[in-house]
Amino acid sequence: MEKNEVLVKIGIKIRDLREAKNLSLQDLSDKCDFEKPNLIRIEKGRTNLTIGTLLKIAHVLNVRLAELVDVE
Amino acid sequence: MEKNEVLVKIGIKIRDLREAKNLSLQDLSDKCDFEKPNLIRIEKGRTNLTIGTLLKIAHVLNVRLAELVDVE
DNA sequence: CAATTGGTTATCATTTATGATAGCGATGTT
DNA sequence: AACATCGCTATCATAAATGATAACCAATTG
Repeated sequence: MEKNEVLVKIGIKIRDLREAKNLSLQDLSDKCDFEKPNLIRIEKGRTNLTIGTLLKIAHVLNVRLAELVDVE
Repeated sequence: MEKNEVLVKIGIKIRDLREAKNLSLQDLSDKCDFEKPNLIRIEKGRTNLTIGTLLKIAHVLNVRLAELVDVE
């Protein structure tokens, strides 16, 4: 699977986990300490995420890093 | 676990997988299409890796992305 | 109607990951 | 002795991730 496909799927997984916890984009981005538009960028798969950013999100969503990237 | 610790552990995992396949830094970096010093930086956990870079390495090492980051 | 909330896009400045080069010490080989 | 290979460091330019702001639409609420 190629990069952009993986990034889009990771984004979808993040959105699904966020919605399962009934968090708005504002809620989650607040807890991650960055702005809402940046989270949208991530959920849409438009950025080549770093481990650091993924970790922030994993912590807030209370899932393991490996789970966030398990999309193949 | 905090970011730097995770990055160091991912680096160790990559090194272990590389050595298990009897690949030199030169071998693996060649197959990943980047230079040896850049791979060393990664194995030492000195860079906040992107998914794109991790994917290149995962492909060459023939492991899943999730396995590379499963260090927690 | 006005104000708020949720999702979205575009854009900008700053930081930093990436990709590459040169060089070093140690070990092994011819 | 000269040469190659391996692991490693420091450093540089460039591309791109990050962090932030302004603005939009739709739906809801006072």
